Amino acid sequence: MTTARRSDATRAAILEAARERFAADGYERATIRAIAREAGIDPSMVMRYYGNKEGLFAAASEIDLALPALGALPSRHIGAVLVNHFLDRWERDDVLTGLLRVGVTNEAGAARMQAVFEEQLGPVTLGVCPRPEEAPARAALVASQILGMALARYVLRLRPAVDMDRDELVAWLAPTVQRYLTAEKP
Amino acid sequence: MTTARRSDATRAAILEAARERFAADGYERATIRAIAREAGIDPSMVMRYYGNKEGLFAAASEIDLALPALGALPSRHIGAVLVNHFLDRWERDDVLTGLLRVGVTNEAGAARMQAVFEEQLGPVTLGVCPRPEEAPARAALVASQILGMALARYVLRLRPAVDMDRDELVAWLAPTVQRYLTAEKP
DNA sequence: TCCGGTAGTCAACGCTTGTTGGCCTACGCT
DNA sequence: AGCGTAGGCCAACAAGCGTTGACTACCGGA
Repeated sequence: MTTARRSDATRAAILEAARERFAADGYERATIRAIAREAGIDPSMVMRYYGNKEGLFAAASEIDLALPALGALPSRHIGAVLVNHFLDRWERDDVLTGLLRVGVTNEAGAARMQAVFEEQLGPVTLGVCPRPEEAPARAALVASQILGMALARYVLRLRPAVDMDRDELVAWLAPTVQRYLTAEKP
Repeated sequence: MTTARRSDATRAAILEAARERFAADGYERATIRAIAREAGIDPSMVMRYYGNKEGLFAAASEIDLALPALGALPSRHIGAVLVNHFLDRWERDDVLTGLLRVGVTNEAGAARMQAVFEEQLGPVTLGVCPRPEEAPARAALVASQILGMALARYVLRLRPAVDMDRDELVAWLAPTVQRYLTAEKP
């Protein structure tokens, strides 16, 4: 392993501040100056450690969805498990919100979001859906419902979506996801 | 009615260009200068006619979803009708895409999107769902699925979501929307 | 035919942005 | 103790932004 650098704390502070600003403001309005101010250092340090703004975003938007292996559990629960997992993941930190906010207006952000879902959600769906060639379409359907709810609840903050409690939300969404994954093609 | 002004053609050109740029770039990257260039006039004309950038966006994001009255048709078709209508509306022009792109990073855009769905989708759901007090939550659920698919298909351009054809898409989404509107609370 | 107001251009303003290079400081190894 | 170097700050840059005000051209009614 590489030896710990003296600057690791600063690098981490920058990354944390960057995630916060990207999540709150999106790509353009999250300025390097604001990120540096929040991290308590000079803007030029950001450039030194991450090259440029794009590089900073690339580093700040690295994420592991840590999706569970669905094959092991009773197939009629996978909808609920998946929805719960995503809601947890969305509320733990700002990374997914940032990814969504940036992906909508920034080419690189959209590409990153595409890659995350293809590489991490794709394999999971492949394991549980009836015909493997349908897996990508089913994954996209699941993504549409998950992303849509995240958009309504965490980004646009539509009142009823924010007010619904967790159980209610899962009770509504789980059957949808379940059907997208396991039902016969309609 | 107000008499036609000589400048109406210019005003319309500005609005058209603005919708295009907002839809393609979002709020910050859609510059007044670029909009003016696309409309073939000077940037200062935009200010003259719409006051400032916010005013321009307000004018460019006015939209009538023109949702059909669902009460009149057999209740088992309302899912399909609604999904089809939204897909049509999304593909006819850039306004909804612009609203979505701007709403994600801009406070005023988010408020506008909130208002559009509350005022136009709200009443429609009220007419078809079992208990009126559940209408807002059901409307939000429908919005989450519709917006999520629009996001995946028209904004993030996730491959499988783009490649699915219309009939397939409707076949998958219609039952979801149908259930959110008419099924008993789970 | 004159004349007022509308349509439009032009040049500039103040500000913020990403990014750069030079300079200082202080840690940690020998 | 001395010194190289990594960590950090400061000041400035060019470019682009929204916005403003002064100025010109021209159409239409009197």
